[in-house]
Amino acid sequence: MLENRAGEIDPNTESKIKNAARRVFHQKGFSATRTRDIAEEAGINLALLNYYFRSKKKLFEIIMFETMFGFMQNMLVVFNDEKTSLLEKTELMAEKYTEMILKEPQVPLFILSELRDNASDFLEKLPMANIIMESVFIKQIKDEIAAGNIKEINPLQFIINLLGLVIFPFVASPLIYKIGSLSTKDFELLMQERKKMIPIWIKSMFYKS
Amino acid sequence: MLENRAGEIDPNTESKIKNAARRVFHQKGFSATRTRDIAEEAGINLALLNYYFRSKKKLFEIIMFETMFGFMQNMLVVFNDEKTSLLEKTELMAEKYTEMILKEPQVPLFILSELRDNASDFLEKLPMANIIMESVFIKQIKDEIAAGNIKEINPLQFIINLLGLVIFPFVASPLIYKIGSLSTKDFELLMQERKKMIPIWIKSMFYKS
DNA sequence: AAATGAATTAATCAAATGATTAAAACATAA
DNA sequence: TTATGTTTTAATCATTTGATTAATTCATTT
Repeated sequence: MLENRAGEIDPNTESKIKNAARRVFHQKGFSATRTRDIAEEAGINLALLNYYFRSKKKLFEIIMFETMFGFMQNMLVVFNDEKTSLLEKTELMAEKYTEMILKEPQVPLFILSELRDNASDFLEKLPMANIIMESVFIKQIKDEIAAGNIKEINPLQFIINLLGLVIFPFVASPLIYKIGSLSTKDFELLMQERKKMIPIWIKSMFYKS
Repeated sequence: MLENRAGEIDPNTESKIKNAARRVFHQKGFSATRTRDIAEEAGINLALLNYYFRSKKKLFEIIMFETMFGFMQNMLVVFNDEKTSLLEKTELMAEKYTEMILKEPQVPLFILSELRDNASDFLEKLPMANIIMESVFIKQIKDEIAAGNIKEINPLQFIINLLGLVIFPFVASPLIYKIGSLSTKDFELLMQERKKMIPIWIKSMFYKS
């Protein structure tokens, strides 16, 4: 049986194209991706891409939306859990997000670089602003500040630091590989260490000692 | 007198093209940039781009190299100052880098997204690895660990966190604007606050209390 | 087996895009 | 002013690229 580059076992043509498109778009971004790249990666005739998805842009929008949605979902679930404490949430975020990104390390840079152009207003289509700033997570930060357990700070700084500590090394990975002369395994171990350390770092940063 | 889009007062044609190319490449990246975009931005005839710079790729390599060099230079100067302490270096980094990036906020994402492809091995051409890991900065981290002032940690984690705290909000700015419903002024104030806080956060993270 | 609609292919199209050319405009030196 | 080399322009080229078409193959139903 013929396999495409991902070694998929006979998904239907539409799925093959979508999966190939996801891989290529994630790797190279919209502008650097040629529809012929996707067709080759999927092992299908070029015309089938348009047959199933109308256009490169439409296909991209599907991939972009699914990618962003998957990326946000994890965060929102953790942020809105009524049962976990603020520190537990930072632990869950560091844990889950690191694991998720390790499986597809190119996704954060893909999302951020595509958002730069912002042409298609993807952020408008996802209800981001309200949902995050009105989350249990933000409420808990404010409560801890009010209770005197956390230093006075804009909750947005808390979020930026948490996301930054988790996401930044992946976005800057070529730089970090180079600076540290790292192998793939080295890098992964470094991220595993961060998974444990980030909650501790966050605690040190924001909590009164 | 005719002005181009940047309102430059009559620099020579070569400079006009280079400056326009810098703006457009920084904004859209290599692949999404059309040579006609640059020509229009510079207010010159398309053929002049090839006359002065041979090709889009050659022009891009000049811009990429200059941009990366400018970005690294600041860091290396601070990192290798024999006179400043480790904490003073974090203060200088937060201060200088934030100010630098605020002037051209799109540069970090430009560099990181272009490094992703890595086709041209820009990192090989800049002597990164040795120079950073053998800097005074790294030496001071090791010394502080040996002296028992800093918790046991891979110095690379120190660098990742420092760079991440400074750079990440700019790389993720569309997201942060949205999450916080920020105006440009709001965002700038937030970064000003970070400029002050980052050294304190770093100290809290790594120094024994 | 024949008929019908869906899926696939090779060939082709039109627009976009990087680059070149030949002529014109301009500046400078003799 | 004329001659010479440089800069600029409009037009054009060749290739790339997203998309379409018409024909063929395949699968399903009758």
